[in-house]
Amino acid sequence: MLNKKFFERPTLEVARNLLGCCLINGECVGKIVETEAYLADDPASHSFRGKTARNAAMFGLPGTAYVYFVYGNHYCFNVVTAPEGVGEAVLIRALEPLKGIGLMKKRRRREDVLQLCNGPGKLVEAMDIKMKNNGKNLMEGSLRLELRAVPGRIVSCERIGISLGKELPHRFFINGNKFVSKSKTKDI
DNA sequence: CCGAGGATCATCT
DNA sequence: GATGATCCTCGGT
Repeated sequence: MLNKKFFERPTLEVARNLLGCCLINGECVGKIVETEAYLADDPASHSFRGKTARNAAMFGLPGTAYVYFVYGNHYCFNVVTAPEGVGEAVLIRALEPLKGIGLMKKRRRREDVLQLCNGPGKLVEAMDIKMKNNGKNLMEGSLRLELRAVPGRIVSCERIGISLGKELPHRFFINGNKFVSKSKTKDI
């Protein structure tokens, strides 16, 4: 179980430290292998233009979930990081499935284990994360985070799928991990 | 392997 | 009316 101290550091550092942590929901468990940081002064961040009904959870206590709906089809899952009111979060972009893989396959309607959680919308579907999880504390409860294992070598690069702030190297992943999204990513 | 295009809707201009 | 922190299918190479 993660504690408050885990989040008492800069968001970019938390984004790195979340790699190797486990996300748990019911019988399903996945190891975080890819993250992206979104800072308060970052034009790509939902919090950039201030608090609204949609992004309110992002301004909540560190360690809470920020879930939002995008592209008419998908949800994305973030972990709030900065102190309350600041508006920073880490987008969870990929998991390595560890437990409950059969259930993940059913929810995703796919058999290929590599395709279950290798993208932000995919892992939300596989882990059955819903809007009702928005604003909930991830240090306790049914959807929660567990402390990191040794994650291997971490590398960073530009973020994916955004138009603003592209140049910022705020994407982090475990080098060589097969479950990272955009698997063509070269080993560095 | 890669790129283009469609699905689909809440939010903002 | 346009856009978006995405995913999937299809067609070309």
